[in-house]
Amino acid sequence: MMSMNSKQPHFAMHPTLPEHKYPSLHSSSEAIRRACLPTPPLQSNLFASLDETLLARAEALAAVDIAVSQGKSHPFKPDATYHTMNSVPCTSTSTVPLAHHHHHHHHHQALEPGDLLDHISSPSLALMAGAGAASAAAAVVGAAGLASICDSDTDPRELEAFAERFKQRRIKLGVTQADVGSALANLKIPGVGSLSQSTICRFESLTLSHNNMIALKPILQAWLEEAEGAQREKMNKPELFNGGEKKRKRTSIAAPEKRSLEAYFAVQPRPSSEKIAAIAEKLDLKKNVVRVWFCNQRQKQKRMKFSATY
DNA sequence: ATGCATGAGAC
DNA sequence: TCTCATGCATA
Repeated sequence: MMSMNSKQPHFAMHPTLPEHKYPSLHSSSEAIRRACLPTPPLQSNLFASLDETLLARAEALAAVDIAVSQGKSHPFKPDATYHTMNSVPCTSTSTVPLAHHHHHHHHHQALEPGDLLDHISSPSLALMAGAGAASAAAAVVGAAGLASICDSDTDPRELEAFAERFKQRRIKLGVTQADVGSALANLKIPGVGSLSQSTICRFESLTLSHNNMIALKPILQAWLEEAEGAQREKMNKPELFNGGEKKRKRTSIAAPEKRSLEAYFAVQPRPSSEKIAAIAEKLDLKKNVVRVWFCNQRQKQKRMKFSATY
């Protein structure tokens, strides 16, 4: 009632105006930028004691980094956090992810058995090996459950192909991303509400985590089939009743600050709270803004398009 | 299409 | 506190 605007109607979110524009041409310009990412120049621990010297160093690095042209090495793959995470039977529609507000958000993020390949032929073995004896029981359960592990569902290739088909068919239906998002609620799939234009867009452009892609695929596929089956339907017209909800304001970090942040990130992707505070002060940004920036940056690294080691 | 933000759940 | 899935706001 003072700080955050936490509102979120129980549901009934309206599509924010359909925009019929699909610039499928330059949609990857930004992507390319990210692809040529931060080649960590120095991985040493000079970040141990963050002082002005270091900060200055990082900033200098930023300048150098961009000056040298961003086409040096190639993005490293910090971790492959996926493949076989839920180990759901191929036929079953993986664990429904959605339900944005409360309730089951039963996804777990810590599943890094420690592999470096996108997907190996024997996921179960990898899981066991990485998990260790501690989760032997779990492994057993897992083994039973993944008796029918279908790699085709987690195959990046397959996801990419589906995403593309999806987009094309969606456009053919004359439906916008926002339309799809709101239409999902009409599917009445337990636990599945509507999604935003952003999410649909990210699905189509593979700018979601691998796990997220896998979770969304069956849902979007269901919608697609439904929509094509009844290619006469329309969308819903949610009433927008909004009294005095506080509008969220998006902070805009200026280019110079952003460059500095990128430099820091290259040196230390996970700065401590203290370091974040120091950086924030240095750049004259709110500490929380800096913290969130780092979080988002880490997330980006994990998006399908650039994290998968095809 | 994408940047910054929120919030639930894991640790 | 972090990760992850998502979304509002905006370029």
